[in-house]
Order: sequence, then structure tokens, then C-alpha cells
Amino acid sequence: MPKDTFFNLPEEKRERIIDAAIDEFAAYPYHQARVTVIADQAGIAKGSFYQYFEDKKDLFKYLMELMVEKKLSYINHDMVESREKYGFFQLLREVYLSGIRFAKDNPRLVPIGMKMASDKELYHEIYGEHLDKGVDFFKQLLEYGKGQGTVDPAIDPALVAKMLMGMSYSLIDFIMEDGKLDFDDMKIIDQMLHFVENGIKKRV
Amino acid sequence: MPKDTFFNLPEEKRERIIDAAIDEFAAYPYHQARVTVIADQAGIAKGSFYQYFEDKKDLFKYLMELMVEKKLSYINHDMVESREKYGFFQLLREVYLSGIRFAKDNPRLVPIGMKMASDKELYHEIYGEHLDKGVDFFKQLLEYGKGQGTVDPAIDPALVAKMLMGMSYSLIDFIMEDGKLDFDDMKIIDQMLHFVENGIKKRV
Amino acid sequence: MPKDTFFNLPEEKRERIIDAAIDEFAAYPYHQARVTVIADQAGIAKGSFYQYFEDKKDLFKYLMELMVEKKLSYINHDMVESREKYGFFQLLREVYLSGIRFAKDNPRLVPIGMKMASDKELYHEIYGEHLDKGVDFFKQLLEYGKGQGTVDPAIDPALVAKMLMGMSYSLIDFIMEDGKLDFDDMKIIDQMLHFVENGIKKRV
Amino acid sequence: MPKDTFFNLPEEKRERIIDAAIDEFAAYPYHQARVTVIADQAGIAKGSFYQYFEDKKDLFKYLMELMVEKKLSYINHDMVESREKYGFFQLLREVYLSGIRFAKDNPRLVPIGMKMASDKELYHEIYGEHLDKGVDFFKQLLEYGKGQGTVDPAIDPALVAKMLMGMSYSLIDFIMEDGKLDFDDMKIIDQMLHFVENGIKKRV
DNA sequence: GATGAATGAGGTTTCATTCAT
DNA sequence: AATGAATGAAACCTCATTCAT
Repeated sequence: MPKDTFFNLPEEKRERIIDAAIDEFAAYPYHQARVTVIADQAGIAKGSFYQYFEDKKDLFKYLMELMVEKKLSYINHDMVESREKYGFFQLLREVYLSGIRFAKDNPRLVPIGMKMASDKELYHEIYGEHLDKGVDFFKQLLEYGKGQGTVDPAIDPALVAKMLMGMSYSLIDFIMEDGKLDFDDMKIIDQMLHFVENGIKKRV
Repeated sequence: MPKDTFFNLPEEKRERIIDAAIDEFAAYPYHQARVTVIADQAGIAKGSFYQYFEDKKDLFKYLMELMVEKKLSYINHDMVESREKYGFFQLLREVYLSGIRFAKDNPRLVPIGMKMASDKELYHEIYGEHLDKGVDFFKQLLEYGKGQGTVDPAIDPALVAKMLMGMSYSLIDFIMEDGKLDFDDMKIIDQMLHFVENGIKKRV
Repeated sequence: MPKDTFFNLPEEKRERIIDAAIDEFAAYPYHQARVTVIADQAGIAKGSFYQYFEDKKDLFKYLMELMVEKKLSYINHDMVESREKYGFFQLLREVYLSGIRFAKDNPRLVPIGMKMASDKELYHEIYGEHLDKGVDFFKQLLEYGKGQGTVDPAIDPALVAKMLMGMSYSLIDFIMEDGKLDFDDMKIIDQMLHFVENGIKKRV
Repeated sequence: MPKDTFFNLPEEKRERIIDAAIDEFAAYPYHQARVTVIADQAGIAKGSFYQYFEDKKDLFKYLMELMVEKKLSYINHDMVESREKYGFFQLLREVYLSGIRFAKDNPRLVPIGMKMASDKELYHEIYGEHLDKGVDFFKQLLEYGKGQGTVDPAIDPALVAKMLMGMSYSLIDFIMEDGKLDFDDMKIIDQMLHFVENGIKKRV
């Protein structure tokens, strides 16, 4: 958690810092990212940095929090909370869609999340022994779908959750590629869901 | 490319070096991995390291090459070369299966590949502007499947290839998790293919 | 010397500051002691600190003064002022006893004095080229004893004064050790004086 | 413990480093002493320092060891080992004398020892919970003197040992003062012993 | 007078790479 | 070819002190 001094800062400055941090952490893996560069880019003294944050990790954790918070804000909470009104695939579609919307609005956050997801060492350093929350979420959703009767009861939720998670990253990666940003989301999502829902085999 | 001196080394020594390198790069992200540790663990002088390799990146690139080579060796070449004899899903199954076999036989290589895949900075540093070879492979396979008439012609091969790739990583990750190593591969593969082939929707 | 602002402070606040300072300087050697901690612990702003004191050294000097003043207050002034009424060893006993009383009443001040005494660099930084006042005091006392005829005229006052000073520190250290605080002072003092007395008293 | 690289160094260089270290640690308390200065003064790169020593503390510990070793070498070992041939006061005299000889030959080491002795924090950091070895030595010597019948059985060895230790420091301090270095040691020692002897010897 | 943010010099330590033997 | 010492840039972090309100 950043120190109070950070939160007492004028918003404009706080944003400059967060902005600089995002740029640096997006460009380099955690251990390569340099506090000096962040401070310089934010236009603050190196010493000031340490009046705002405990240390580099403190800032990074905070960034993660911001990211999670922001990401959650993209989810249609009405849907999540009263999910019994929706079918499993509707929910899944919403989840993926919110992911895309988030990624499009916050393209610089995406690489940070990606790096985080693949650096287990770091992940544990930051979140302790927590499981991967994302996978967990999908697992629960699948169990729910099974209960609902829309998901094949024979599938292994652990495995499929992992797949859904992996696909989610792939999806984001796909739309992030240059020139694809203005693609029609609906088309992509629908292709993907079609893929998930029915498989890709040509039916006769 | 390692220098000639490296290839003139007695095989035993060469292996010790590669082994040490794998251990280090498996344990730490590229920039965290230390040349010193590799040299120490391989039982060679730090100076010698630079007589064998241009620099750290040179070794890493070589490791990647070895890995790709080894990974390819797991693929049933007969199948690939005369693919016209097989259906698309048979081929896909073989690809995934070879991935699993490779991962099980070379568990220490897996994390290196994972890290590599998610560090684009590094990827480009190493491979220049090359596309992702893995995704490319799946794309071609899909095109082939389309031509063969087994794959829905409406799908976007770029997107689906990305999905298949992501799922491949997820799959490896799944079987690498503790306690899952002695799982029956066939079961997993089949679940996954079932997923891909038919989707996960419960059919009535 | 602290600035006027310091002395204009309400006593309660002044005490809080001094208290915090004592804690910090007792716990860490001068250069390790942190202004920040003192300010925090005293509940004042860091900026305020510099409105009260020129700098860290200024506070420390002042602390030393307070300490000396307090220490002197433990000496039986009647004895010192009309010392002709007392024998040398009575006076010495009183000096040591006052030292013990002071130490027991102000245990947190003791380590500060100790540190100070052994850090010549610091001592000179603070007191300039002044001699050690304590040693000086003992020297004068010894001269007096000689004049009085109770102290062996053959001894070198400079040397013995140094010894007496050293023993004084050792004595304090001894009674400060855990569990010794409630020891019977008289016994210790008497043992010690017995030791000193036999050592330097004039024999007939 | 310094690393092997340090011991593999040519003696001349090793000495330059130790010399520089002694100078720095003699001039400043441990936490004020700067690795940079030591490296500069020794004419080595800062990086090299860390090839020789684990860190600053490592060097300091080593210095302490050297000091103890050197100090011990000044003691007449014949006397210590067959102490039954000597009287307590003869032994004590020898101990003090060796202390003086050591101090005179190694004046730069003296302040280091002094600082160490008075910085308990540091002492524990380096020696763990060990008691003060010096005081302990005197205590044993006193017990021995009691057994021998030369030391007053009524004295408290713990207290007197502390005194003897304190006096030892005072003594060294005394002869170290400018202009006193060429003083006649014997005279000082004898004065001091006379002082001690009359203080604690067993009376008949 | 009080506040607390801002500063930046300086400290320790790491590590890829070069150099001398 | 092999060694391992030497190097120095660069990283993180601390803290006394100044500054602006």
C-alpha cells in the first residue's frame, strides 16, 4: 500500500506517477523496470518516490490493485449478481466482452497483466500462495453451468477453466495486435463463443 | 550462435553447461538469470563462458534452438510429412500429444518456453520481427483443415490459431501442476479435443 | 543551542521531543539515529524540527547539556562546595554513589553517555578540543586529596584520574546489566571503594 | 569470512586493502565507514571489493579476527599456559603489558577495538550472544587468583573483572594520548598494578 | 509557527563483460 | 583454451535538510 503522502498528492501528480509506472512496467518485466526511470518520467525526485511508496514492489502491487479494480468495473455487475437470470454462455460472453472492452480502453495495462500472469515467482511474491484467481473464477462459472444443465457434466472443470483462461489471454492478445484494434468486437466474440460452444468441426 | 570453441568441447562438458543454463533460465526470467551461476554450476570459469558464447543472449538463443529442435523431434514426422493421409483432428491430436510427451520428458524446459512466450520484448530481441512460429503453424494446419473440408470454412484461422496456441500452453500448464504428472494423458487429450471438436455445450 | 522557538514551546511538547530524542539516541549511535524517527515519535512535523533546532547535532548537543546538568544535580552540592569538611574517600564515594543514583533514575540516558564517551570523533565535533571533563574532575579531586594528605603523593593524577573514570563507566555498566538493578548499591560501592582506597591511599 | 579470491590475492594488495579498511574503520564508527572510501584508498574497483568480501560486515568481522589474533600474539604464551608457576599479580602485569605493547605497535587498531567495545548493537551483530570475552578472561583470572590465595576471597569477581577491563581500556587510552607514546611503560604499569594490588590482594 | 512534501547526494550491492596470465 | 581477477555502470534505497504554503 502506498503511503498517505501519495494519496495526499494532487490528483494530477498522482496520475503522472501512475502513468509513468504503467509505461515502465508495460515495457519491461518487473525486475527490469527501473524506479529511476519512473521517477524521471513522472518528473519527481527519486527521493520523493520513496516518500510515496514503500519500495518498488509496493508500487507494483498498487498497480495490480488498480488494474483489478478497473477490470472489475468493466464487468456488468447486474449480470454477475443475478446470474440465475442468464444462461452460462451468455455469462461467458459477457466475461469475454468485458475483457475486450477493458483491454481496448486500457491497452497499456494489458502487457502488465500478461507478464504478471506468466511470472509465477513474482505472482507468489505478490499474492502469496493464492491460487490463480482468474482460473478459479472460470471454474466456479463452469460448476454453475453444470448445475444449470447447460454445460456437459462430463467435463473436468479444472481443465476447461484453464483452457478458458488461456483462451482469454489469447483473445486479448489477438485484438491487441496492431491494426486489429478497430475490429468489430462482436464478430470476434461470436466466433470465439461459437468455437467454444459448438466446436470448430464442420457439421454436415 | 555459440563459438566454435563451444562445439569443440567434449560432449560431457557441453552438456554440463547446457544443463546448468537450463536450470538457471528455468528458475529465473531471462534478465534475472545470472551468467555467474551458470558458469559456477557448470564447473567452468566465468572467462570460459565468453570463449564459448558471444554473450548471455547468445547462449539463450542457442537454448531456444535446442528446445525447438527437441520439441520437433517429438512430433510424428511421418504424420506431418504425409498429412494428407490423416484427418485434421487426428493431426491436431498428434500435435497436442507430442507437446505433452515433450513436456513430460523435459519438464525443466517448459518454464523457459513459457517465460519466452510471454516476454515479447525478449522475443523480439531474439527472433527479430518474426511472427510467433507456433501460432503460424496452427494457422497453416487450420488452412489445411479447411481445404480438407473438415474445418468450418467460416472461422478466422488467425483467431482460432491463437486460441489453439493458448490452449496448448494451458494444457501443458495443467499437466505440469503437482500431482498431475502421472495422469492419464489420453484422458486429458481426449477431453480437450472433445472440447475443441464439439464444444462444451451439453447436447440433448 | 536550540532556537528560541523551542524554548517558547509548551513544556509538554518540549518534553515529548526530548523524550523521543533520548529514545532514539539511546538506541542508535549518533550517526544512525534518525531525525525522522524523533519527529514522528514526538508527534511533530519534520519541518518543525528544524524550526526548533539548527540541525541534528544541535539537538544532540542540547541533550548532552541536559544530561550533564541532570547528572550534576545528583551530586550532593553541599559536599562539593565545602569539601574541606570531608575526606577524599568520602568525597569519592559520594561521586560514585551519585553516579549510580543518576543511572538508576535515568537508565535511558546511560547508553547515550557511553556512546558519546567512546566516539572521539563525535566528542570533538561537539565539544571541540575540550579535554574530557570527567577525567579532569577526577584529576582535580586527586590533587585535592594529595593536598589533604589522604592520597599517596607518588601517584600520577592524570593516570589515576583516567582509571577512576574508566572504573566509573564499568561500575555503571555493571549495575545496568539485567537483574542487577535492584542490587544493593552500598555493597557494590563499598567493594569498589575498598579496591580504590587500598590502591591509592597514603600509607603511613 | 572473506572469499577465496581475497586470500588468493598477492600479499601486497591484500595488505593495501586491509590497511585502507583499518584507516576507515579507525576514523569512523562502523555504520559511518564507507566501502567506497576503502576501495578507493586501496586502489581497487568498488566491484572488486565484493569479489573479496561478502559485504561490509564480512570485512569488519575479518578485521576483528585479525585484531584478536594479533593481540593474542602479544601475550607471553608460556606464562598463560603454565600459569601455576606465576603469581596472580605477575600474570596480571603481563596481561596489561602485552596490551600496551600491542597498542603501541598497532596504534591504528586501538580505536577500532574501542568503538567495537562500546557499540553493543554491533557487538551482538558480530558475535551473537557471546559474553564479553575480555571481562570473562579477567573473571577467570581472578578466580584463579582466589584459588591461589593471592586474591582477597571476599571480592566479587564479576565486579572486579569489569573494573579491570575498564581500567585496561583507560590505560590504553592514557598511553595513546599524544606525546605519551614514548613514556616509560614500566612506570605506568607499576603504578597501575600498585593500585590494583593494594586494592584486591588478600591481606594477612 | 506549523506543516509535510521535495530534494538529491551518497551509500551498498549486483552482474555482465573484459583483461591479463 | 582456460582461468579468475578486475571493472564500472547502474540499481535500489536512506535521510538530513530545504521549501512552499
